[in-house]
Amino acid sequence: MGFSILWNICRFSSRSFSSKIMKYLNVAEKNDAAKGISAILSRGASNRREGFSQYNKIYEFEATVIGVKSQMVMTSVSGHLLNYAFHPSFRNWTSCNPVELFDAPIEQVCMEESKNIKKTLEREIRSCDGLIIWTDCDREGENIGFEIIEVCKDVKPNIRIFRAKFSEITGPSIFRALNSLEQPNKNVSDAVDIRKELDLRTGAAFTRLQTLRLQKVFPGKLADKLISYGSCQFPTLGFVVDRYLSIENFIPETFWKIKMNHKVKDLTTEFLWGRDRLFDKNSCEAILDICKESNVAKVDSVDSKPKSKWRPLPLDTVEMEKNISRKLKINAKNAMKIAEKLYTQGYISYPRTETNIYPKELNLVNLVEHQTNDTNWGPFAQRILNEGGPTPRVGKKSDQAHPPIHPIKHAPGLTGQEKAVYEYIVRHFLASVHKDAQGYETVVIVDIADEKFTAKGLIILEKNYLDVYIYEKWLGKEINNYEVGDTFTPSTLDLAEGNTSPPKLLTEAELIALMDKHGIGTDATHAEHIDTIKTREYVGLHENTYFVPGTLGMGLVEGYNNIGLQVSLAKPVLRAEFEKDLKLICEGLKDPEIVKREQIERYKAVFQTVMDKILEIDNSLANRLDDRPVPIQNEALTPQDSSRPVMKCPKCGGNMIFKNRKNGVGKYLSCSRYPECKNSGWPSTIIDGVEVLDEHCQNCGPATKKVKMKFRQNPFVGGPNPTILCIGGCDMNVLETLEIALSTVKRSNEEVTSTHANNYRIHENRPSINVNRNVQNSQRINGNRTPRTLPNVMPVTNRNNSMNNFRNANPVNVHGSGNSADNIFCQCDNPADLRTTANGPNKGRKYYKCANSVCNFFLWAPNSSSTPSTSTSSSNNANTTVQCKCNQPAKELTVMKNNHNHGRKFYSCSKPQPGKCDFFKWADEVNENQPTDDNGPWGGGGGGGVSNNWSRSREIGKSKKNNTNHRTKPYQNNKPKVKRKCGICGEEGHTRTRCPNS
DNA sequence: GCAAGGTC
Repeated sequence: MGFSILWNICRFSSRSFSSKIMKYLNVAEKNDAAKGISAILSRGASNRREGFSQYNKIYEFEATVIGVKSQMVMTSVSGHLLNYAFHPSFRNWTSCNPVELFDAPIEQVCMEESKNIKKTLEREIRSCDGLIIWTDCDREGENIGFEIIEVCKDVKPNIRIFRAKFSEITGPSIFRALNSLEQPNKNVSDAVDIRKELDLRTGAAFTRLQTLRLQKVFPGKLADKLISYGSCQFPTLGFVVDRYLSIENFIPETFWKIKMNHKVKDLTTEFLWGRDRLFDKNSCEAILDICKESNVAKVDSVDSKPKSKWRPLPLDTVEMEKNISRKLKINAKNAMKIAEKLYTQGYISYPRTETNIYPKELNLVNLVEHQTNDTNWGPFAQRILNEGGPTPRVGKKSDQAHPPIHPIKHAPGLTGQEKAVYEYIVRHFLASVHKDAQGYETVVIVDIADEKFTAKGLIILEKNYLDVYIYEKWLGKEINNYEVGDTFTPSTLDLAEGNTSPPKLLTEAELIALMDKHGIGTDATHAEHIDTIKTREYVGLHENTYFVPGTLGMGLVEGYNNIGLQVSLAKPVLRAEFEKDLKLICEGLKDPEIVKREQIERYKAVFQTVMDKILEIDNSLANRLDDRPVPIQNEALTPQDSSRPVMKCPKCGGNMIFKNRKNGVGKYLSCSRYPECKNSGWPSTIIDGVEVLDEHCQNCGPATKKVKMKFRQNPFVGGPNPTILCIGGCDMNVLETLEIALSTVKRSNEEVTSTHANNYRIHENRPSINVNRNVQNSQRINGNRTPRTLPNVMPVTNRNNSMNNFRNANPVNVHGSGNSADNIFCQCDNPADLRTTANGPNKGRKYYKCANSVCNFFLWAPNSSSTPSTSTSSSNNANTTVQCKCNQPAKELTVMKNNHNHGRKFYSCSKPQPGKCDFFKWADEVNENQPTDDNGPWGGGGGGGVSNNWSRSREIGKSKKNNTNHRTKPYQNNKPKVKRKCGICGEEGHTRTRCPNS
């Protein structure tokens, strides 16, 4: 060929797998495996230096791909690269109503442990023209393949993609795959995507609901419990509960049978009655009487034939877990952990397999030979070879990827449980490739008065595999010699009474078998699900062997059962039906989107039913936990009511919702699209609860809902608590009291008021005036704004009384001349530059900007024509008219406390203590309450658009920060307002949050 | 803090 194509073969699952493929390819193409391996180690070391996992190696070699001799690069992944996660704004447990998780946006994120693998793929694919996926040929493997494709296509969108399909990891299989490359199967991958999404949504929604609610309903017993739900763990719990209930509800019945023995010398042959047993004593007695009357048994038949006890099938994961649990008393979770370790040490093959057929290419002789030196089973291994073995038994299952579990090499140095597990795997392997045990069975049937009785004898002829497989017994049974036609008198012919007995509690082996049968979990995850329900204390172990439901598990399952769902969450049915749909997607017979929608709706409907009847779960748990449930109002239980959208986000169009503060105390208003949109409002008062009502605000429109708020200390003194109000901006008093900036809740061009004054700092005698949380947030939100999108704002500054002016929004002349910036400071706290717009619709217009272009500060300079020319000091000219409650001239004072009112002037009784009255009034409000004409307090009434609406709104709302932007639509609020009083000093004009006396 | 799946 005239050119070579650089391919990238990716094998994904395990190190040994890629080494193996590498080995086969290398041997075939170069016939020089040793050299290839050496090169691999060299690259591996290099990767380690770069911080990559040693398993994330790069292999380079030549191979022929679609008829072209190509340079190949090979690397591996390790399971899924990506994982679904909720959008960050839904990750906090109290960020939303759990039911929203069925529709909440989700995204794919690269797991931390996979980041280096992803980097390797991104790096290597750059030099490649094609990509061959070598992941396991099962559903998950196909999905992992698409994750790799996604990562690689992000770097190289036009990369050619192929899929290697193989039935086992052997040389011929690998070459067959390489010579018949296919395309990855999107249907199969889609099915897994839906499985992943549904598991995430249902798991998170139900887990949050259960945990958040039950912790509160049973604070004494469940306060610190994580009460999880999962589509696998709950059916697993269901199996345990079902068995327990069948025992609990079991009613024993008495039965009777006829017992017949025949003793010759010292040997007693036991005969079993053909009818086994009867539940009617009289009938049984009647038959016995007839038999006794005859009292002679005649031999009807004697059948003797060889009988085998089959050697075990090649070992798959489920069998291994069951047997190790049963025979070695090591639980499945530990067994898997140990097997994993043995695998990574190279002692055994991959322990997660569904295959019970040895691949033809697997060199069984070699594997047996490895064991011949062992002191315990070495002789047996040799015997296999001597007797023409190995002769493997053949099962019916194959996962198309991994062989049955088998030992790779002899491991004499192991101890403890590792030794026991390894020994089991070796003995199972040797047994599976030897011979069935051979015996000789004799079945004798005798007749007494037309009643048949049977005896069975067994002689063990060859134990064969049983010699090594010490976990099974096959006992012979000796009986007397009988010939057809013989007669004898029974030694015993009696009535025996017995009772039916309940089933036993489930063992782990039985539980795994049930999970396997019903398709709950995979071979790799059965043990984990069992472990989960133990960790959650849903179940416990009786005598370290039998699973018994705990009170929590029992109460939960009974609660769900009592809700009357069509299909209980604790049954495997929902999952099984989902599986059916997934199969149809894989086969291309169902649209994945339709299945997803249907399944999500199905689970969502179940969720809503559970919510409606949640008291059933409370009651069941109360009964099982023997605890009194704390009555919980549905509204107060979960954050669903506070997490409903209050209004549309004015910045991005998302939803504004209330969230809990991180410290757990109080709430704040946030855009649901955080972190993309950082719009937020931080009420200064502690809000213990918010319920977003269905009722919308008549003033703000249908998208803005009224809210019922419960305050820790009601800032609306004298008002109800909880209280219903609108925070959509129609009532400035509400926003002001809660310290929510208007711009947080309303688009700036909708209202006359704006908080953009908060976007900059005004320098005065002190370094800067207060910048509260709103200011900071506002700065962040508007950080990237461009001049074009910013509304007009009017800077306010007054060196002599800047606080009052700022609070009063009294505009002060800031001309577009060189020294104007003296009083305008950017977010870096440096004097801002005054500049002129060069282009666009605002050409010629002046604005302020960070002089050093460090921060994003931006502010239009006021037009001289529209800017009032003089400053009005609000307080100084009014003080002489203010009288206190003693009818004395009040004294003007300045807030010295270092809070947001620092520097603000107010009036107080001029008398010294004691004798001083409790009169209090802000100086600026005295001024404000003076009769004003339509020109407002600005006096100019020129082109600035300062209207009486604005002044009135300030009179009502006392806006102290939202002081500008009066060129936009005026704030309208003609509703009569009640004057609020301070909760501390009782005076009007300020709230407790700003009380100078606090 | 949540699932189940992959995996070293």
